[in-house]
Amino acid sequence: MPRILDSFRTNALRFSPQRYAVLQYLTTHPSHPTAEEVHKALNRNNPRASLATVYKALHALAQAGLVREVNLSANVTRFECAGERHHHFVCERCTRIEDLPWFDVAGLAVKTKAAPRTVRTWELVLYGLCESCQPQPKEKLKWRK
Amino acid sequence: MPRILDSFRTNALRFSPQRYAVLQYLTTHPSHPTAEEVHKALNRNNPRASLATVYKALHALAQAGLVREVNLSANVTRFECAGERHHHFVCERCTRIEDLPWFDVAGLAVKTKAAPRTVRTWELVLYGLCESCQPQPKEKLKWRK
DNA sequence: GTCCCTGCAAACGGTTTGCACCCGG
DNA sequence: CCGGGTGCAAACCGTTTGCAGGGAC
Repeated sequence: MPRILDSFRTNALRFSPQRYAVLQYLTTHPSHPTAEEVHKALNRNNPRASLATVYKALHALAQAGLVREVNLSANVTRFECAGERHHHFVCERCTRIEDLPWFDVAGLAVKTKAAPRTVRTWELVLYGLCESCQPQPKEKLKWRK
Repeated sequence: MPRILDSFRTNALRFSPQRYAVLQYLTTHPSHPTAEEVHKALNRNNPRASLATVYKALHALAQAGLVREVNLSANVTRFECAGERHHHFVCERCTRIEDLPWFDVAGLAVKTKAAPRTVRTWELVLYGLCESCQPQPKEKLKWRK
């Protein structure tokens, strides 16, 4: 994936196999994993990386703007690739976190309501049931596509 | 404050001086304090409450629906009285957290964009500069009210 | 030689828990 | 006597840090 290698070059971030592996894992797993999860996943294959190194890599990548921290539930930080801005959807049943397209929330008269404060950015998190956790319509139509 | 006493009665929550003090502190300090802050504040006056008790009280109050946890920054949980729903504004300079009126964000075509998920609720957090952290217009008009 | 990345283990800090004590009913 | 709130201290757990070792340049 030359794309990933490029991001090291263009972001003044030293390359290392561990950092590469962490970034690659995040790009291929858009599931907002925790540092622990990244650590476990990396140690199944190569290269290995200690938990401390995973943390350091994640912070270095975040510093370089390649990775974003996601703090939804207290007590644990999750990570994602810093692609386009988006919102998050949290399924209250399976706890999965999904990305939603970016809405211009603050354009919606919100800025005026927030006055006299100055709004620079915002975060919107929706809570509900994801597609596969929808309550099933009893029986009928079950086989209808 | 009979109002607060009432909430114990109507929420199937046992009264205790410590719980009362915690709840009272939250009602009179809408600054989203941490457990630590509540603890320190209580131990200046009476009744005292150990940190463990403050945590237990906060959780009991949250369970009863009288208090809400606010998780904005990772690594620390803040608490507020569970009054009307509202959004939060975080000042990026003084880190103050302010309440904003509730917007029907998800009514605005957002629900359709989130489909096929079902949206139950949402949280909107705005980031920027609060009123007293606004950049001052250089010199002029400084004394104009 | 210099820079800095890695890995280990210890430290850290917010939060939770186990347990003895105690108070009200 | 019982239920359960309190306080202390220890445990917990995600995260950070100090430090020795080592690889790239």
